[in-house]
Amino acid sequence: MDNMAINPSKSRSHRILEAIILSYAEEGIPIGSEFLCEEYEFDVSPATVRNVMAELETQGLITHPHTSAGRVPTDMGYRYYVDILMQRKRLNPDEEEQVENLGRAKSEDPLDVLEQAAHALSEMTQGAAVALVPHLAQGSFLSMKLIPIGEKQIVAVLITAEGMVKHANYSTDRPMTPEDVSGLEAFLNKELSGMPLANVSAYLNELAANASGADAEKMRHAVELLQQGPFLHEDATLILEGASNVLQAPEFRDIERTRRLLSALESKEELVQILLRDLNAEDVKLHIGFENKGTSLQDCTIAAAPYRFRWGITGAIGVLGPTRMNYPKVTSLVGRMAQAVTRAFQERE
Amino acid sequence: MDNMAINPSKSRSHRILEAIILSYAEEGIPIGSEFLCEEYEFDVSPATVRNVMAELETQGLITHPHTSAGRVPTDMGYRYYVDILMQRKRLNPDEEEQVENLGRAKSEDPLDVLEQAAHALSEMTQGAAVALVPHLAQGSFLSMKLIPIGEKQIVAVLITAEGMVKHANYSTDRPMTPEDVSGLEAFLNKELSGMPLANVSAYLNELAANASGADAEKMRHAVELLQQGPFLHEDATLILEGASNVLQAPEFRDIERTRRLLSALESKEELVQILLRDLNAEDVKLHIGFENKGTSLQDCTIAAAPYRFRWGITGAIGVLGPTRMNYPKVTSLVGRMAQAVTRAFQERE
DNA sequence: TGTTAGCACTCTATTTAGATGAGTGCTAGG
DNA sequence: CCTAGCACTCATCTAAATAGAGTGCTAACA
Repeated sequence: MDNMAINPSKSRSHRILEAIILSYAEEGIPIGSEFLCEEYEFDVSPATVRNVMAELETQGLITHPHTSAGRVPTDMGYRYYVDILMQRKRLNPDEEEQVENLGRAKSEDPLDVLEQAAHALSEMTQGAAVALVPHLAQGSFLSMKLIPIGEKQIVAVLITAEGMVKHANYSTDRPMTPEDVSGLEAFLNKELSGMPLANVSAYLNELAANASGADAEKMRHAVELLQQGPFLHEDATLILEGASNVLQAPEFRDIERTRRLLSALESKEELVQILLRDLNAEDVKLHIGFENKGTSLQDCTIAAAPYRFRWGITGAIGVLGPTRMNYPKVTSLVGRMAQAVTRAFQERE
Repeated sequence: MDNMAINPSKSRSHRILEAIILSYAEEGIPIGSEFLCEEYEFDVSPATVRNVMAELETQGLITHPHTSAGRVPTDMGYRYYVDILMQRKRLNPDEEEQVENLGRAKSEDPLDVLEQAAHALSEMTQGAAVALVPHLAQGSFLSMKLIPIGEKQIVAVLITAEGMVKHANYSTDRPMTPEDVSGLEAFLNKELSGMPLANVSAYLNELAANASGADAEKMRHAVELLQQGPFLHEDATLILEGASNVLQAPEFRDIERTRRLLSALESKEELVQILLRDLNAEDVKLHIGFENKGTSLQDCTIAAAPYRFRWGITGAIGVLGPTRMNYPKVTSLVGRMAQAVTRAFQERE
């Protein structure tokens, strides 16, 4: 408990707002004036605190559930707090270690690294951790291997210059000889080598328009394989760890609300949308309750930060929890973890 | 409601047990004698039904939550029912269509097929659907491609004869030339082609023991790549769809129990253990409540059936729900879906 | 011997009323 | 500007009363 540590240079009303937010995060019940005076050293009486509270309420930063209850921050209050007042929490040695551990991960697989990071985040914050996996289409074509596993079946493996890998089955309408297949492979590697995947589609279409004879057949396969396969239009993949943690929060006693939340987490779509918007952020971005309006996430806050994979490729990692989360702690953990992930990828470049 | 359809050839006590089980699945509250007489045509008075109930209770097939409550099946009662009395439900046209749809799936990817099947199952049963992905180590070596993406980084792609694909990054301690890499690739493909993956480890160790000179170096890489990579000791992967569905059941009003269940579903381990045991089953296998004792799944029933992938390779697909689930429906859906999955894979062989 | 109407009994769930107490807003005085 | 004092509000807790569902038993009946 470092309640007394609230920065004394801040104005009194700021200190009181901060105290309410921190206490509410910890207690989960509305915070009264007397409680604040006991826990923090404001050197004023509860009555004075009440006056300040009344003022904060007219500013829309806190509310009452009912007349005789303590105060609760509004979503606007949280927004004000994180923008103006919040200072990130220093990690304690234990957290420090968990974050640093990521660098020493044995696994080479980006997915493993992200899963590990998400797992650690969810444990440390008692929230659900999410991570957006780097998107294949951001990369550029390094090489494609085609391995026939039958007369009409091919396994296609695409590797990007950044080391991302994706494979898919491709079945042709007519049998292809091994020579056909290796011809197609050579063709693809010759034409597309080094090209950003984002441009491949347009380029192939252009080529196809001008092709004729035996080339036309080859082109048809190339276009089908790449455009219909999962290589260029891959769905964003999201890692989700510790979703059951959010059920511990008392605000999720309401089963029906909880079910909606979990169902949104399962479908992943809304989350992906939010995280995609953060790919270009500078630092940790907070999506607080009402800012997620219209989604099933409006009772939650998502703290997310972008990480760099390799070259220009980015992803995002973050934590989802009740709006009442511990902002200084979650924000700094997410920020540090995003850095650690970036570093883990850079080291292997 | 086809309550009256209960097979009249069964003994009265059997018919009453069945009626209790079906009604309880639907209502979710203890079932009284009067209710049964109204809903089913037993042609006896509630008093007689009560006498039969008392008998069923001494047999341990049903219980009372308390004196003045109706009856609830015991787990033993469910076991007795599914073994002796149950007849699978005929699918209605809608379900029939959903199951058949799987055959017409466009995707070639086994994962997609399973995900689609699981999704359909979870929708139709309002439970959580699970699917165990075919295990790489069951297959045999078809071909391995090594693609260098830097001086000390290799992407290794293993394809099995059955068309399963797995890739991993491999980083070497010293730089390797493209020739080194293609030499290693040729070596692996020559030595291991056609070999069951289960035998690869022992075979490589044997080779390594006798290798010397330049071969020894190659062997070291081969062993490291295969043994430390995810190719031979891959964790079982589990698909989970519709976990939030189980929250609809009133027995999961209790948040704490629900949290434990979801956390067990997240970790997937207990589920994998259960499904692995069903790989050799003949047909749908039911794991009812108390039979999952010691796990967090003891309030649930898992209905699972094996499917065949290609050649001898198997997996399992199933549904998890409250013990009170609709057994005839779930059992037949799971059975039919496992067949449909098998067929979907066979068609592409 | 099996069936059933009748009835006392039990126990949960619901309702009602009252007491408790946390926390506020306001006022008046320092 | 601060604060002690106090009336007021309203959720929460407690206890008691009530209602009702469903049983088990008994005695009569076919």
